[in-house]
Amino acid sequence: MRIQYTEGSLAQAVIRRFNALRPLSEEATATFEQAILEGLLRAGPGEDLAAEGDRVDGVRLVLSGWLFRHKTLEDGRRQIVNFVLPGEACDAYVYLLSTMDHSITTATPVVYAEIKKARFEKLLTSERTLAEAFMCETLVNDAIQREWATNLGRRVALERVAHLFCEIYERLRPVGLVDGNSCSFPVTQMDLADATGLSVVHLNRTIQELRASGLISLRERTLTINDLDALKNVAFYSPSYLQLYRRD
Amino acid sequence: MRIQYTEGSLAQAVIRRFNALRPLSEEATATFEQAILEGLLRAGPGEDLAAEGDRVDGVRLVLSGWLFRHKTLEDGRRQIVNFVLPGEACDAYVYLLSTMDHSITTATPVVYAEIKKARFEKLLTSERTLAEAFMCETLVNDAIQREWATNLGRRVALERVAHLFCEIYERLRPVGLVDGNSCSFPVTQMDLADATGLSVVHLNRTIQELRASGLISLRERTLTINDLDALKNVAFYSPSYLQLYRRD
DNA sequence: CGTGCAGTTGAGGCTAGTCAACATTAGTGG
DNA sequence: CCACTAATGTTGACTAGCCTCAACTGCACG
Repeated sequence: MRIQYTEGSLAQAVIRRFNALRPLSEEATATFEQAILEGLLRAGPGEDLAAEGDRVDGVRLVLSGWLFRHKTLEDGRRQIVNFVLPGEACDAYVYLLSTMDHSITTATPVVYAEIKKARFEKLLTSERTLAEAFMCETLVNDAIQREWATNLGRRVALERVAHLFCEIYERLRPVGLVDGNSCSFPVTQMDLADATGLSVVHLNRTIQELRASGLISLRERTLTINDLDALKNVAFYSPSYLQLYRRD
Repeated sequence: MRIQYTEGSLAQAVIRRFNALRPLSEEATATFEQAILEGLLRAGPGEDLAAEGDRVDGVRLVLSGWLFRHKTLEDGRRQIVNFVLPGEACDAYVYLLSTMDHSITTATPVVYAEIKKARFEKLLTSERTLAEAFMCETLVNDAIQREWATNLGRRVALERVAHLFCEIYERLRPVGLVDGNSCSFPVTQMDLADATGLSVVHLNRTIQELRASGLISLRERTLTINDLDALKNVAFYSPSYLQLYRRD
């Protein structure tokens, strides 16, 4: 509501998310949106936006669609280390490093915006709060990564899958992508297995257990959480790490 | 050698590490070192430098000693999500967020430097490469976190422990803390278990297996890697994520 | 109407967890 | 310096959670 002029804009998800991280001035929002709309690109499902070892030369922001970050061991075992959801950045600041340490692949058709390094840096220097928002984006990403480590290291299968569902739901909420108690969940069970460190078979059984207990339903790429509090309980979910609300 | 004037300084580890991330000018090094030496603090083993939920108001840099970042579930299960080693930052930029998502506890006596937010920001604006180095520090931290997710999700116990040993060794090397093929390793097996997502009993057996195969020895808080290449092989270790060497 | 991918089911085996006892080392106070 | 205690490391026996293999179903798509 406050930023009505962006309602309906393609850049809505990004603007919303960044405003949740740091309140942006109208002017900052406008310049940012401008930069986004001038760098629009599309990718089909299953495309790599970056592969391990690549050099990156700008920032990509996801406007719609899902991607995942993943790493693969020499013998083929794959771990999805995070999802990249609408409103989030693929690779802020990564051009400072030499190469990508992981790959980023689309799970669905994706609309994204690419801002080249030079322009990105100009944006950041001219709009201080935007720089802070990008920094927060990076820090929150880091916090999510730590929570994933905890999830993979210390939660059992049921808790682990439940936790992932809670997290995704809570990450989609602030960008306006949940509808009541459901959200889109365009990921195969194989992907989910690789995200939770389980085998596909065991993941399948775990999901069935969650379904049987009435906590969720998941069909036709839609996740419905029937009782969010109960799900959070089985997941030992504690939401603070997402930093969804601004400081003060 | 190149930065001889810092040899022997308490700040050596930090200066070395940051120089490996970004080459700093002599002037930048000097101002940075100055800020460090003015903020020196000490902590005994087992002290919390920050706890989940705390607000943070500056940056802490570790000059000597080990710490770990950890999260604890409501029922007491604990995951160490990373170590903080000499030369590394505890919490760069974290003051931008509202609260800590995890705790940081010393494993040994620690000497660290605290730079308050205002001074830190002044440092960054006056020394651009230092700002970039801090950014790299954050990004590398992020990459390490992703590797930990992969480790916890997709490697079996033996590989997982081997991987951790390789990583720590490689992280200590550039700050001058390895001596031939050994390094200090001041962590209990309980901590190691919490870092690798294993039970203490199973971790103990895994270490014995690594010892029996002649790959490592670990006693009196010293890790010796008898055959680094062989250890990396069993660990499926691929080092690029540490970004130890500068771009260009 | 096949072909291939995603999801599901069953059976059996192995990795890692739990519980419990014991050994060893480190730390503490007399 | 020794005696006591607590923390750490080690071992055995048993269990359970998760993995692997393999087959089969349902569905989308050419």
